[in-house]
Amino acid sequence: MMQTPSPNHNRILAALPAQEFQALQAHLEPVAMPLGQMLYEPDSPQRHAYFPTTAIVSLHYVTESGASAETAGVGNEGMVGVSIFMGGNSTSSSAVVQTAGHGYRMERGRLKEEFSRAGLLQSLLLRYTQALMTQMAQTAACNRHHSVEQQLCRWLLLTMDRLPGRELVMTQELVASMLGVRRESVTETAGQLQTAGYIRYRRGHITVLNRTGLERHACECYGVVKKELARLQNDVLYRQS
Amino acid sequence: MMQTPSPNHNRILAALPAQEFQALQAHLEPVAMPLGQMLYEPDSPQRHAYFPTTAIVSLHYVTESGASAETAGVGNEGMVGVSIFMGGNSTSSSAVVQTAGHGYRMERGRLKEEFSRAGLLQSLLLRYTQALMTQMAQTAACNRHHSVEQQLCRWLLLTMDRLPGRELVMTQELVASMLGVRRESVTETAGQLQTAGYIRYRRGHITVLNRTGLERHACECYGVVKKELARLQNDVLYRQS
DNA sequence: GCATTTATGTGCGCTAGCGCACAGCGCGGC
DNA sequence: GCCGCGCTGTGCGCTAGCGCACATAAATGC
Repeated sequence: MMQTPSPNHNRILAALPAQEFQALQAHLEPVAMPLGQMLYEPDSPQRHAYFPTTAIVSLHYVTESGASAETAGVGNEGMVGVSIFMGGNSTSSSAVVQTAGHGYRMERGRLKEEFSRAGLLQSLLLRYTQALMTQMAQTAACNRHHSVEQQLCRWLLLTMDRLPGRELVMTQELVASMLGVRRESVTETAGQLQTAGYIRYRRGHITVLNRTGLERHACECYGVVKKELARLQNDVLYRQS
Repeated sequence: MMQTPSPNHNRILAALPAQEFQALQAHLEPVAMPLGQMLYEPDSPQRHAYFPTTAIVSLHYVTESGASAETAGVGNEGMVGVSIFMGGNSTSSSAVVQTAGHGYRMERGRLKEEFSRAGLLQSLLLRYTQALMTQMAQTAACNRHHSVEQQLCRWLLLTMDRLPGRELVMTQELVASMLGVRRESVTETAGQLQTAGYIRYRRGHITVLNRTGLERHACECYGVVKKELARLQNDVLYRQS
């Protein structure tokens, strides 16, 4: 884990005008986010919001029987803890660091205050929250109708989009728990993707060799989520109407 | 379809203090919401928000291959069109009337204006939006891990909670498209539930005879969503902090 | 360099749910 | 009151993905 990156590696923070950004900076505390760290437990009060810079966080739900499924992922495009300003202060999902890295956190009360100023930050946060909803809705449909192969491709692409390089540090076991499928299903599917030359992997590392190939095998969900994230982020400066 | 019910049959509107409610009323237009009406098409601008009183609306996504799945339902506890104030103005899902009834609608611009007053309405809308997210996240996990029987029970219960009586006017074909499963799977499962004495049905009508029985066969998802809806609605008057 | 831990590979039987085909029957319209 | 459309019932073969049981191999610590 290297040097802490600057706050404006987070795209929400980076989208703020200089002045607003400066004001906020005093309240942003840099944090290391190690693999597996649980930021929120289900139904527990959320005391900080997190703005990842290099880390990736997974929002996921664990069923009573112990099965789990990711409902959305958050990287430097977003923020973890929307329920703080949405008003619930907790969620039934948990938030876990899926890829180690860094981020910044802000105290709950401070965020609510900043949010209530109704400035650009509020706009950005609300829009991002909508993008999060798109991800969840898409995940629901995807879980219903698409094959493990399609979903694995989708998930790899979405995750790679949040990382600088081409390599992902992640065991198949962990990937399986994200997708909510068996580890063996991931092994088998990843094997096929490797044979096809789209990825290469070794114990705990996955490297993407051919994005286009993955895109062809991914379901539409990848495109929908990506497009929606882009739309909601680019629009914000122009169309305040 | 009977007489239009008053706006305060919608629980968001009803939660407003008299004064705020009065002010809003001028901008609420009563509308009939017939079965099958499409309120929003995917990716199209949403010109009105809808506050159902007796109708139920289904938010659902249709895949490229034509398969569909509900991601959340909206009855008189909520509102359709959150993307208006969230800032996106459209979603990748569509909104369709699933149970005929009435509601009120408000023009997009007006809603944005009212939202930006940062009063109780804003609070209520944001909290409701969070409840919607809970529903979507839960649907995602449910689609992954629970059986058609569990899901049908969950869905019946959630739908009944939004209706006055014990009867639901709905074909199995339609139920199937909500759950994103085959019509035949619904026929079979409903048959079992009828044999068990939990429901009775005839062509296009389903009557719940034994809620407790359904609850026993439903997955946890029903309880989670219901509890979260209640929590976010009851809290609002007390804990503004 | 060896032992231990942890990740990955593979095989197999099993089941839920799908896709398709078609039979029957209820209800609304005329 | 009866016709026909559109629900509902049923059967059957098929497949994706599961659960379980091991075998093997790669990193890690000492």
